[in-house]
Amino acid sequence: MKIYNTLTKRKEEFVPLEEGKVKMYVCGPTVYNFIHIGNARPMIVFDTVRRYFEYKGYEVNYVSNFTDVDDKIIKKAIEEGVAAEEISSRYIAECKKDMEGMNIKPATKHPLATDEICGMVDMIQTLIDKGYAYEKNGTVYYRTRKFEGYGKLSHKNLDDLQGGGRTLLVTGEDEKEDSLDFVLWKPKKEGEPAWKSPWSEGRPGWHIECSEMSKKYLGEQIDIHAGGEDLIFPHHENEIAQSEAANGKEFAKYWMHNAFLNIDNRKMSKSLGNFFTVREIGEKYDLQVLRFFMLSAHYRSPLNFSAELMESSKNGLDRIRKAAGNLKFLMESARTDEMTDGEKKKIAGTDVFAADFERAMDDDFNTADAIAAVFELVKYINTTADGNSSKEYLAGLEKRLVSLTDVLGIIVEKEEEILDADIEALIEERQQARKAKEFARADQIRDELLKKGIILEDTREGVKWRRA
RNA sequence: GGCGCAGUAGCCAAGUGGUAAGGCGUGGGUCUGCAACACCCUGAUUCACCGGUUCAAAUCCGGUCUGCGCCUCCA
Repeated sequence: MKIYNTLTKRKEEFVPLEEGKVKMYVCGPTVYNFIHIGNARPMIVFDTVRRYFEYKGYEVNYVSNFTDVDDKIIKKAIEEGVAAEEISSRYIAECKKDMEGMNIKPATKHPLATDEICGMVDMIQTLIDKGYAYEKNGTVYYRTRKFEGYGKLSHKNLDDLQGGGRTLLVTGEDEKEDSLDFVLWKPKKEGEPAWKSPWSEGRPGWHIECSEMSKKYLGEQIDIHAGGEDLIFPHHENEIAQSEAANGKEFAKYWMHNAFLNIDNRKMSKSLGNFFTVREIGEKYDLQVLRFFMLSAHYRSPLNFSAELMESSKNGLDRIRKAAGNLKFLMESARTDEMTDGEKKKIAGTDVFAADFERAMDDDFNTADAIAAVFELVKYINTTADGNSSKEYLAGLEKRLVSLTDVLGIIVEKEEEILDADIEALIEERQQARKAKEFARADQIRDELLKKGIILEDTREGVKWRRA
């Protein structure tokens, strides 16, 4: 299995630190509002990465944090006149609902930054003790130039960073030893949530949170650290500086970064007015469509979002679901004797699609290509399954399809649904009308049901229905 | 200014040295009472442009144009 590693800028064969196990950390959202569809991309992408590792038999320890102390949370809390904690816990709950809608598995552990302050304080102390950090007036800074590897992830050199010519001097900036130094601990301002520390009552800097949570739940060395590409610098660069200086060993072996989701080829932002929350999209579409859409391109390519593309994704996803629905429908009346020799051969013929799927996923999680393999399987299903197929054969096809779509987190099997008795009666009445060649009445019933969101399809094996 | 990414059919999107996957859409056909589903056919002599390397280039090299991102909180 090959993974593109931001650290080395090339695809590398994945070798786990521990046989059969994957330790992975994904930077989670800051919870000050509903998550937006840009937040959703890494969630979906790395959930799919996790699912593929599991499909391959790895045991995955997947940790993803919620940043629940931050300027934006505090600002929102002041606006609403409530405690910061109320804001963060509200949006964590909402985020989890959205994740469920997108079929994102809960992480093995979702740590909250505010639960881990003690560990962060310890880590900061270690950095001070080792000479990598210093305190000035209650603020603790990281001595960036002291860490030799600084810039190795973002491939920047320190002098370029310094020569940027922008106005760096915000409040307190002049007390830094060097303009590149970043904050590990800052004293509280009036009314802000704060924790005790040897330096001041205050709160941790953003970067130290992930270093600590990763260490606590996964250990000093992990296999994969992931997040959006915007986190490469400075967030992940700083995490490396902190963790490696404090722990004395390489932090993460593989660094994975997803590209951005754009709207009309522009970065999504509130000021441009092209900002969508997952919740808003969920009102218009099944969030499975959003998931399918996100996986239709490679995770390292920018992806453009538009209503038209969602429509296209919806139709594509429906094609897969209809194939699965058709198998279910055929199974209801299929003969129960064993597979014929021909069917056994045909089932074996689906191996190639699984192989193609795996080849695509093995190549740095090429979900676009993997989806192509799923479509090939769908065509195979549509051309080989019919009213003469044995139940065993149909079940075999279904199993194969589900095993692949599960990796993508796409749910193709609809729940067993029982129609209202009066709808059942209408369908039956329509059948009688058709038999009697009263087609006007039959079509009238079909239109009526369509208005209720039920689409009827007449097949040789009987009437099939599905929800629009 | 520094660093980096991208440009493949109407739209989306794989493919990164061996002669252009897949999906959506369009048009035609088969099936059907009709419709829907499904299936078959329909699509780039060509991969932004110009040069170069090679038996062979969408793929490698150089240049040009265009779009975008990071360098500052940001998925």
